[in-house]
Amino acid sequence: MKRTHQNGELRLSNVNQQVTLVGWVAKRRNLGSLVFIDLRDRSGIVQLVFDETMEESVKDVRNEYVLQVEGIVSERKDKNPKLPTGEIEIKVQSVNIINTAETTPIIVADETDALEDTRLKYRYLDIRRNQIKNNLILRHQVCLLARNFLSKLGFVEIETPILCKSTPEGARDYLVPSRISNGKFYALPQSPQLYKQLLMVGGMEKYFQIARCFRDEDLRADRQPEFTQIDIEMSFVDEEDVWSIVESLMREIFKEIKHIDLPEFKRLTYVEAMSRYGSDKPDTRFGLELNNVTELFKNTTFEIFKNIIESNGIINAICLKNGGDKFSRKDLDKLQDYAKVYGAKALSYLKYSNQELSGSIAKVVSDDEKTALINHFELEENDMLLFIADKKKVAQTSLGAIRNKLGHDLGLIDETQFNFLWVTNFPMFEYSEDENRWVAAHHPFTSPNLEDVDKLMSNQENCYSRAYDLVLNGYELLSGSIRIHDQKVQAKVFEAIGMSLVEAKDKFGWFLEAFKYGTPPHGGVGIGLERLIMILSGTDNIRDVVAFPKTASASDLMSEAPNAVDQKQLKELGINLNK
RNA sequence: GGUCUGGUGGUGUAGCGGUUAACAUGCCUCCCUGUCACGGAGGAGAUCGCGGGUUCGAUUCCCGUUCAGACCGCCA
Repeated sequence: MKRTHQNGELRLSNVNQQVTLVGWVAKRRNLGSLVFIDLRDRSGIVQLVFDETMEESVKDVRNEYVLQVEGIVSERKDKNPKLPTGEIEIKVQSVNIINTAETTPIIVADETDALEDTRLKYRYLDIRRNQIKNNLILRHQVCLLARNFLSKLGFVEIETPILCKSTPEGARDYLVPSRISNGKFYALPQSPQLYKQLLMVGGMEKYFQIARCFRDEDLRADRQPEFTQIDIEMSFVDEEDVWSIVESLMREIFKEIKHIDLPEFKRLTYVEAMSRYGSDKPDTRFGLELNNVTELFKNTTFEIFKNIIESNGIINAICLKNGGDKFSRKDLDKLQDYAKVYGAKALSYLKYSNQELSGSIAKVVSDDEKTALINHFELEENDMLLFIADKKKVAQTSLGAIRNKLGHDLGLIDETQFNFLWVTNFPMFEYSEDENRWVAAHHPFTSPNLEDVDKLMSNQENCYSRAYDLVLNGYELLSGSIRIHDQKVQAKVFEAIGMSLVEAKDKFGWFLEAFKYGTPPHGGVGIGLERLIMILSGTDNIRDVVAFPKTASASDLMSEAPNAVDQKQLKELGINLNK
């Protein structure tokens, strides 16, 4: 089909050129014997002009009709500075209506008023809008950059299976029934983890993949059941090697896309991140750090604090400078409710005014403790302290959540910043109350810290690992680790999480077998592509960066997947739903 | 699994124990030669998510349900 130019690229320099354009009718303005039509293609919009010589059919044209037009690029009398093509227009000589369109359920324009569920049902119309279209193009650009960057450094892109063996540890698997082996199932990969490690055993040395991953867990604003990772694995490396590659990749992406040189990537251990920010993915664009003030209350007579300290809990505090008058009693009650969502039992506060502390715990805190607080925080007029006393983890995460909320609500966040932060030395294990055992905090192939290897069996709580996350503005952008390459260490880890040798063999034997034959030290990362694109595009909704996303209940409003299937299909799979 | 918020013309909202269910936008018809959020005149378009209850009367109040969204749990 003849087409000489992209609509959005025409400029004054094209004036007097004969052009053939195609596109959709974005808007028509009919002034009688003068008609303007904005013709949109992927590149943008250009104005068509039809004068009194126009073909009669032009009057019938409606929004979203598909046209092919021939005409002359002309300088406009009245220019429109809001449009990139606003200095020119097309004087149309002939028009071909390629296709008609019914009135669309949503207005296909940047300022559409449709809500998201309507937009999702008609996603193909939503994609015509710049917001979604540009995000998809951005996504393509980032993938292309990553591909070229990694390829130049000697990484090889290799596809790994989508139909895999189900693995017990970790997220819930999506299962696929086998027709040939009735009663048996494949699992969709939660990540290419095991395969990429086997590629290292296979001597590929440097691998990457732009990999689809599937996790059958509940969704969130930044979580879809299927998503994409820029998955990387390297042999003969330690943490510094991996981090260096990732940093260079990020610098390249932000240079090309945002035209900025990223500042230094900061580092924080997991323990430090939790104690200072109450989160393993802290937003470091603002301060408001947590303070452990347990020591100041070691002799307290306040029963609640006393009991918490005695049962190994901690008292955490945030100091909000000059913020006392910003919070009414009602505001603070609301803030407390917010903390309770994260498991905190209470949020206490003290305001400093006229050299005195007043507030919810003013009566139960001794004068000595008040003086200690005033000195510790160097309190000034109108400062406010917020306290959460609880089990360590609860005190940290709930006050960390309060910190984030205050950061947002008080506008403390500099939205122009990109703060990269490596969070390192994650715990090797965490205790699962559900299962009454230690489970792998990352995954069971993560290497423990060398000095912690002897704690694997005896002291799981204080055993740390060579796992790391890269955090960007409060989002976990990627996770990775140096893996275990020593069979004996691997056996110990399985034992530590209560998996017998027999069980491990049954579930991971195919994987462990490979490790007998000369496994190189290796490690890598999986970069959450959607989260990266979210941050680059400035959206807080993952659905904005996915072409055809799922709703919070994991369904597709457009195709109406998932759906019931034919009895015949079920029979072939040996599945009987009529119980 | 839990907590919270919402569902009213095509779209987005307002509203209220008794209304002709309001407004904006979109749509249709007519007029218009410089519009670009074009303008002007007229018009069509809603079983108020679904089921039950309270009531003389429910879009409005109550219960259930469903869908959408946010969060907690979950997400190695």
